Amino acid sequence: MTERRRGAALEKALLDAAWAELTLHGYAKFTVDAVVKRAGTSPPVLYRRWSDRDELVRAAIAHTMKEARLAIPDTGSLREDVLTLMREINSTRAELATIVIAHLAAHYQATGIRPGDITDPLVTGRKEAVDVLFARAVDRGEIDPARLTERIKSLPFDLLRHEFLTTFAAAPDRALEEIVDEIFLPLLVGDAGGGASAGRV
Amino acid sequence: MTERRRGAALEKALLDAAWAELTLHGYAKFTVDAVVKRAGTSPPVLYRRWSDRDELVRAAIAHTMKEARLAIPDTGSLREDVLTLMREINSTRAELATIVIAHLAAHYQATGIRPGDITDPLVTGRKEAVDVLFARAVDRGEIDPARLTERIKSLPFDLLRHEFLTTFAAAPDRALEEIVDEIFLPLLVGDAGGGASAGRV
DNA sequence: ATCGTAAGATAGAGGCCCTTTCTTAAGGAG
DNA sequence: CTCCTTAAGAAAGGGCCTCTATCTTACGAT
Repeated sequence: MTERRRGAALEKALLDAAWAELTLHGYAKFTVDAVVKRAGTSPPVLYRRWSDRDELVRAAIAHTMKEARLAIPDTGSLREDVLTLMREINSTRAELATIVIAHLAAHYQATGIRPGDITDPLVTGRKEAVDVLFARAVDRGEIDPARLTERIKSLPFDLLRHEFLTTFAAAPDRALEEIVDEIFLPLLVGDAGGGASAGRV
Repeated sequence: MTERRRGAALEKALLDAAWAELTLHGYAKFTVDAVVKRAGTSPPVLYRRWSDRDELVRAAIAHTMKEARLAIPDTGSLREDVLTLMREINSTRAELATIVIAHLAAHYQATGIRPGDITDPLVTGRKEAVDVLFARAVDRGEIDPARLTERIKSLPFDLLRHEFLTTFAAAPDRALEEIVDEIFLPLLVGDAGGGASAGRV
């Protein structure tokens, strides 16, 4: 150990190491010892900060989420706003979703914590900010606010999350477009039976 | 041990014990030793059948799935068929989904197996059989087959699965009705903006 | 009755989680 | 500059869990 790190720098090194181990070997094979070795430190250093393996995992997840905040797009059309946001989410969140669900599902009986309890950061980082997309679309006269139920608002992101949770990977772009053009937009802006071209904004 | 079980009876006792431990304590706290004790046997008996903890988990999942096959409803209307099936799935599959996702997500990096690879048994047991619901609706003239994309066919079950995977529990019946009346049926049979009453078949 | 096989019992090795103890480096105060 | 405090780094070890080896015993078939 050539140089001792202290405080926040050391903590970041530990969390980055933990994340690397989670993504490389998966939740099942994640070991505290591997994190310690990767971070070039010793066990008490880690346990001074997190009481056990699970708390370390949760801290690594939270740390990674914080480092990957999403911007809210403003493209001038609802379709493009939603697709852009979905593409952003798609390119950064599949891995995170896999690890989060692995941890929460394994501990649900003990903790009662569900993905839905943290689902906003899982997908978008800010629910209120997504509402901005819809407000803008209403202002532009693109959609009728009467059609805008909570379930429909969350629909594209629910389906994207479903993709993550059933494939553990980013979805093909074609799938994002199907979700928006075949399901989401027809529900909001047109005769639902029109198909993709009628649904195009 | 007053009476020795042999063969299939012993194997069923082991698998039932494994399932009981998974549902009671969750995937994270599941131990082979607890299964052995619950089944009233010894470790080599278990390891003669399954090479390790993970294989035992998978066998318990498969055993439980086999014991909970779903019937395909035939109510005379698509709405009732889909709702009935969703209610059946809802009442029997949330727990199974939680355990399956816990195992698969934790091992994804090592195995590459995703829920989608076994998603049919997870939800319905038989994809072709669900297609029968839609064929009947087309025969009855309820829906236009041109509207019936693969993604729309799977939509209610995808959204139900999404409920399971974000709550680890059965969904409220209200949610099932919202999925069908607010999203699924408007896409298939009417002007999507009509709301629940217009969507009712 | 005997024989073969699987069930049941038990001890133990290795790995992992977590804790205790000790040494050492680094930062801050005087 | 020195001294003190605190956290980092090192290492040993206990307990639990997974899994294996070994032995005894029960049960079914012949």
